Amino acid sequence: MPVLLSIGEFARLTHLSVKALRHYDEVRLLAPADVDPSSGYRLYSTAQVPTAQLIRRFRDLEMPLDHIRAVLGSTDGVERDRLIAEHLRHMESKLDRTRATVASLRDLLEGRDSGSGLVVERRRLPAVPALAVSRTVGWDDIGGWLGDAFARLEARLASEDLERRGDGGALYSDAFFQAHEGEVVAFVPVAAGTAPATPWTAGARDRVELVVLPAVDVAASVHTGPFTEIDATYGALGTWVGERALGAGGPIREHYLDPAASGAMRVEVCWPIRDDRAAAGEDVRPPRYGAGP
Amino acid sequence: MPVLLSIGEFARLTHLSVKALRHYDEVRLLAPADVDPSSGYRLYSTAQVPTAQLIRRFRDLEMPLDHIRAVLGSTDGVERDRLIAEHLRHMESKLDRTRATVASLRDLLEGRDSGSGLVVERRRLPAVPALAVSRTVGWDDIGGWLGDAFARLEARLASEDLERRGDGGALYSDAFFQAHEGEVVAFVPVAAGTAPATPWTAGARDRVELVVLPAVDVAASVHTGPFTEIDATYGALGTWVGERALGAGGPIREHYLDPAASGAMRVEVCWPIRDDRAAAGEDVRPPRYGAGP
DNA sequence: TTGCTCCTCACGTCACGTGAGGTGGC
DNA sequence: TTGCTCCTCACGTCACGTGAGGTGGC
Repeated sequence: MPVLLSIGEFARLTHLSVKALRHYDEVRLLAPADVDPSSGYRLYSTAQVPTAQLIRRFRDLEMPLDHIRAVLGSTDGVERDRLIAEHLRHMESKLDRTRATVASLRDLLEGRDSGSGLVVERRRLPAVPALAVSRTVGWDDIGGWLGDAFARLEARLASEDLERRGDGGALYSDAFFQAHEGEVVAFVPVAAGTAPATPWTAGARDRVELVVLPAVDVAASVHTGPFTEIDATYGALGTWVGERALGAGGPIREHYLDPAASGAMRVEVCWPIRDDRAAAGEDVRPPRYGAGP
Repeated sequence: MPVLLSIGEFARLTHLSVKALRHYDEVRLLAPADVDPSSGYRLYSTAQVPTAQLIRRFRDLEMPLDHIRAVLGSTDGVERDRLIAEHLRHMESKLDRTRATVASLRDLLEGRDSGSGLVVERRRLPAVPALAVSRTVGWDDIGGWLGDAFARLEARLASEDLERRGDGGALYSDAFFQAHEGEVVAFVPVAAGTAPATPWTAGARDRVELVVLPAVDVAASVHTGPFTEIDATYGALGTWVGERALGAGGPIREHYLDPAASGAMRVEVCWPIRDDRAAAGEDVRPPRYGAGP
């Protein structure tokens, strides 16, 4: 037979602090079973203990209160399990990333320098016809979005019987780095002639399209190793470009080199630089990305 | 040769957002190498890239900005490595706890109920002479503090040649559960006669002392399994006590049963309850803890 | 009567993010 | 001249924690 407990007693049973319990009441996550009308005292039922403990577990896993409310409120058991499983996957991938960061820090501390062997290649990327998807993406969502995007691109390649010409890649707008949210374009090069003559224009969001990526001069360097350490290559390559005063505007381009060729994921980072004609005084604007008509 | 970059460029090189960089400037964690006096533009040196990337790695590991500032500012290399190693240990133990929580949630979801086999024993704990240490402890520090405390108690047992009488344990004040910070007493029972006749009094903080823990009636239940899941036992035991209207004031007591006896860590949770005399109408106050003179 | 538990504001914390409104150089 | 990048407030967010000041029942 359930019985009513004071907030302090309920805190002892559930290991939730009194302050947290009041907060959960305020945001309508866990309201007390009853409130004394004269004193305003919150009264919790022993029947609420399991719910409170579930909340505590979820909070231990840093699940946001909104998400917990959704889980607790979902009458559909299937939907509920899906939400929880999704969060567990999220936590597990976070564990992996943390482990990788710890390892890379250990390397750093023990003097294993990964950036010293930097090889920079300067070259002109020609205009390339490609199948592409574009979208405003948040920093933390980039991994998931790229996975989705390439799956969609592959599906379209197959369904339209298009011929692939080289490794896939992505374009990252300045805003993506500067505000940690911005336009990203995932692309797969295709055979010439299959794409229209019109160059890339922004506007069509999140739709697979045939486009032509503009030609651009770049300084390029290949990153090998975990994705979380790609900032080392960015730092080294950006420093290389900066110290030679070669910087130009426009998105940074990454090429995802076929893992089959080397056994491990390798990423070629392409940093836009001025071209020779610009150095000769010609008026050559850097390629603009996402400017629209 | 280092060169100066705008904040936006520096953001691209370091993968820190512009907002974060301005924040780090404001809190004096990473000031730009120079500031244009007329425009106020921040100018960062390429020589600052490694520091910025180190900050990013530490933030990925959720190291607080104050802690990072201490690490970067410590001229003493040994001290610096110690601070970093400490944080890595911290992260690794957090990883372990998260893994355990994920596992326990999976169990919960798959219907493995750990609380159903609850056995509650009602009994009177006699007054017990003990060697004890007491302190105000925060919720997240409890594991570390208990480890320290028992090490100190063991050392004193050895140095004073005292005879141990049973498993160690701890007393947890109401405040510890309700505000997640409060008085905790770690103790090891010793042979009668070695302790003074005076009962426990608060006041002496963080010092090993001989005391007498007062007698108390309790409902007790043994928790087996990871420490992070002990809330299940608290919930079940507290519900048991609540539904029988047996609740009494005073600290909760845990006994850490000798692992040698069963192979795994087991914790006996003792919940104070009214004794029989109270039920018979006698005026018996619940034992008070930390009341002082 | 004193202590204790509980109550409600109101504000603080941490590490930024979100606009608003404005300036300077190409 | 237009756009772009940068600037400074001021306020918002998330999940509580920290007091201040006060009430009700034993």
